[in-house]
Amino acid sequence: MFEFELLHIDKQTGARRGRLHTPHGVVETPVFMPVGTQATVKTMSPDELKDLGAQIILSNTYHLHLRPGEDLVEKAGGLHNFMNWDRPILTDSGGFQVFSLAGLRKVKEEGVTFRSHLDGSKRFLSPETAVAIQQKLGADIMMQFDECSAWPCSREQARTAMDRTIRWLDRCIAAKTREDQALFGIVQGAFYVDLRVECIREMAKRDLPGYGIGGLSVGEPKDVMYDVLEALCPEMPVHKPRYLMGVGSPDCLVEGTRLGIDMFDCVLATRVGRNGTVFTRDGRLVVRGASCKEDFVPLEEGCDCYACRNFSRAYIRHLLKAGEILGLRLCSIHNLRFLTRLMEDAQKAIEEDRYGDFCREFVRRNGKDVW
RNA sequence: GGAUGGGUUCCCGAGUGGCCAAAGGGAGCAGACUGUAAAUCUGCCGUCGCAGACUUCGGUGGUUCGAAUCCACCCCCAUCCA
Repeated sequence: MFEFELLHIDKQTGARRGRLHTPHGVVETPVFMPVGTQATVKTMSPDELKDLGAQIILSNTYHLHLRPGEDLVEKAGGLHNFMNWDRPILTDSGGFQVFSLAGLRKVKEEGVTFRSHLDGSKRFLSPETAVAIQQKLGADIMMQFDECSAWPCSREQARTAMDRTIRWLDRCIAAKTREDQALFGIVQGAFYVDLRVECIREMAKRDLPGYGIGGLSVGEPKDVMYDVLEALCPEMPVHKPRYLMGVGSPDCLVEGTRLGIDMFDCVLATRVGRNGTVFTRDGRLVVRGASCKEDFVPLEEGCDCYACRNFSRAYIRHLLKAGEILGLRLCSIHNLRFLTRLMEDAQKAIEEDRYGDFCREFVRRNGKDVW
């Protein structure tokens, strides 16, 4: 029911081309997964997501637990039915929310107690509850409940979070009862390469269907993240998908793929889009800025997205300035299409053993560290 | 013609003798954003600039050590009455 095929490894770089089989269809990798935290990719309809080539989307345990509640989603026939998305879905466990909603939380071995950001009510999440919620949501892939450490972070803190994440992984495995969902572990260990390696070696013993890499892109310099990936990826099971969590700037996708990552997700494309900035092959473009005022060309020349096929920068800038929702939607569509197309192009380059050239060309046009 | 209320920095709008280059909002400009508490947040926003200096609150002229604030006249605007 759930299977990862490793189709090809790029001879120039070792980048991977794969295919993920799930109950709701196939996902070609490397892949970028749009984020739909609250059972919707903000401003996007499912049809629009399909049109731009989204293969799989993310949703979130913590947010759906608070509102509308997993029982309601279950009554609706699961998340797929509820939001009318018939392609694969991955749900994050809420571990990251425990990290990012750090205000008043208490992490203990049993689980995490913290206050709802919606009404301040006391809440509890644990490996068992996170799995129970995710089983009611019914995504194709669920993530283990993990403890994400910050940047910077002492070795002791990193060690504690990592060890606990492994113990929590075992409790997630034990709590899981549904056979049609895949459970991914999440490698932690902060920026200590040996801890990361130790973590994946331990987790690999569980022979999980896939592995997330958590705790990266939390404020550290990119080179630090790349160093971790460079050391970690060779240690990861070859025939299992590798999911770099929360990373999704164009340059990070290209570099992450080169280092051996198969899956990415990120809010950046949609958030930045809503805030008036778009990705282009030549770097970022602040559409909201004055430079686009009389620019009657598409966001990105040659892009095949709905926004670029139909509207000019000047028009979209006008929509953004006027506070019109369509402006946010068009920028989101473009950015999601940009990343999707970037990965489609990467897949092709890997298949043709020219991914190294692909990376060089990308850097030449974008610059190394534009995002 | 009379009465009353007003004219403030791009706009709206606070400010009634010094703490005022002048609250607040809007607009504008710039920056940020990476498992979404984000259609959000931050900065700039009279001129030149390092301190600081200079110009400004309808106009002109006064009072005062000191005026956007007080006085006189004038010019506009709004409402009401003839």
